[in-house]
Amino acid sequence: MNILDKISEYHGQLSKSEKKVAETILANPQSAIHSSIATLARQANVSEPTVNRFCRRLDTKGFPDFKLHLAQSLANGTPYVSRHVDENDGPDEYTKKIFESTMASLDLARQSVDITTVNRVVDLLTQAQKISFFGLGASASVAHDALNKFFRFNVPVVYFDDVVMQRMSCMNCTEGDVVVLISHTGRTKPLVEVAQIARANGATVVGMTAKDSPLAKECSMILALEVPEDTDMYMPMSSRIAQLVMLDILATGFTLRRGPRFRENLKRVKDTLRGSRFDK
Amino acid sequence: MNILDKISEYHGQLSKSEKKVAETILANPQSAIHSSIATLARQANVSEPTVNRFCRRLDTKGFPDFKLHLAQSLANGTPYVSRHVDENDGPDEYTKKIFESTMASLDLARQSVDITTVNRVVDLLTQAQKISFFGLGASASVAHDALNKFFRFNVPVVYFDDVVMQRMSCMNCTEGDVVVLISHTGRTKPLVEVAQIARANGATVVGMTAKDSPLAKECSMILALEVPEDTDMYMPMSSRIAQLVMLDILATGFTLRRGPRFRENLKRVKDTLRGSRFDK
DNA sequence: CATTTGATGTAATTTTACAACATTTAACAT
DNA sequence: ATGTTAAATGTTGTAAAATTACATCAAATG
Repeated sequence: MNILDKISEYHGQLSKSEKKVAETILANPQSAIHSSIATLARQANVSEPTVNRFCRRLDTKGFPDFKLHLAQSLANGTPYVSRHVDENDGPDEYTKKIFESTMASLDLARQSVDITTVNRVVDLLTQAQKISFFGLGASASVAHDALNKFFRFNVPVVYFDDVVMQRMSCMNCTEGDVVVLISHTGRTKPLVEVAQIARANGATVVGMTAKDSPLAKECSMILALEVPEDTDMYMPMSSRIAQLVMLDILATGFTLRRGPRFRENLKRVKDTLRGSRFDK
Repeated sequence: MNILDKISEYHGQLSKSEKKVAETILANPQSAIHSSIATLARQANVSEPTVNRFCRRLDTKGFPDFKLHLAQSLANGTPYVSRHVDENDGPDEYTKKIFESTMASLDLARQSVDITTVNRVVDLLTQAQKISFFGLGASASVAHDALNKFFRFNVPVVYFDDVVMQRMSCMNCTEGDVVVLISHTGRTKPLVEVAQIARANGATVVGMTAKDSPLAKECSMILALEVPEDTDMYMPMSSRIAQLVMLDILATGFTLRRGPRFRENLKRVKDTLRGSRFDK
């Protein structure tokens, strides 16, 4: 596990001086791995044992062990850390931070994905008579994107961002229909009701949402994505990106399942655009 | 650079005892990083200074520094690489690949971002009388998402995914209005026309698109994102994600520029949702 | 065969990390 | 407010670890 993330995660449990150590390390992790416990303590304005205690609190054997972990986190492969945007960050800083935390979130999401479920959902989708994508608020644009992907597959696809339309659409569901509901929290009341209606009419309901949420309980199947939401900004950010990547995966699985001839089809769909485009 | 490779590479230049050290480390690198110079020397049947000399020969500062390098080489050394999905990939493989290429694309995009432009666009947006987000096809859902972010800011925001509406909306533009046009290729004819109309009516047109594209030529300002599109799938995938992250950045810049009191506002917007949600 | 050069080990030195203890700070009840 | 307790932090000292300086040895060269 990435130590830098761990530092952020444990931040609440750290004491005042330990936080100073955390800040110093996060400010320049690269220099931290080349420092001795003494120099680091001096930089953070704390005593050496404090640094040591800090290391232990993060479940490492001591300072040298901590440096090893830190070095590994900094090595190629997991350089992306979720760092929160700060009040005084300039454009260069918040740009960097947002990119990096998005990548870090994707990394986490990747680890939390249950492949078996992905496979089963792809199965479902390929056999569906009709596929519906519904979401509300920020998740509406995710559903919108899903529409954009799946309509190319020559399957009946439905998308609404209007609850009333969603409910009506679900009333007309029949066995063989798949309804995909998107909601990060899974606590949006109207969407939970939509799930109930869809299931009552025989549709299979796939929830792209948090597990153990009210919405999850109403779904036939759950595609859970574990993403720490950036609540600082009061806006959904990373969660949405992870959902979109998940849709990419489902769409990819779909096309692979359909075989090479089907992909020829996709090419034709894309080629059709050419008429409305400037040449390269 | 990978130290393990370096050990093999330098093997010829090592002395007899140093080779013993090399063998011992290569035999079990994982244990080596947790050993002291003494234990390692004992295992290799050499003296401690020999181990130290061995470390120096590999251009490290000494034994601790060497351990750091070794640890980094051992940390899952697969940086995110854009690997294309293959015909015969199973769910686990394509899931992994899609996540990783998305992350790789974001990494590229991050490097290609021009901070100065970001800053200027944020400037523009904070001073705008009205902000419009337009896109077509896959980019429509990106614009949709932008609406979802910016309407929270208590600024007039407009979004349409219908060309006719977009054109009409642009006819009503005045000085001080900002129109953000989203298109990965920048070669969608109708959108280029929208740009022309908007500019003719005094709006500032920001293009989130490829530079040197027909659309870019009609824009007042370009937010270029370099993302290699995954053409295998005949679907926009990574490009769209990068655009969304860019919107997150703009939105974040916007809120930071507005100061802390403004962020209180955002909190209130979010709190309003509570009524339509199940409790936690 | 003497001499030099490089490799290796031994012993001393320095640096580093950590444990044990002392002091301060904060939190709480009285 | 005041004393009591527990947590946090710092101070001191020590053991371990790494590194240096130096001595010894082996091989190479003239």
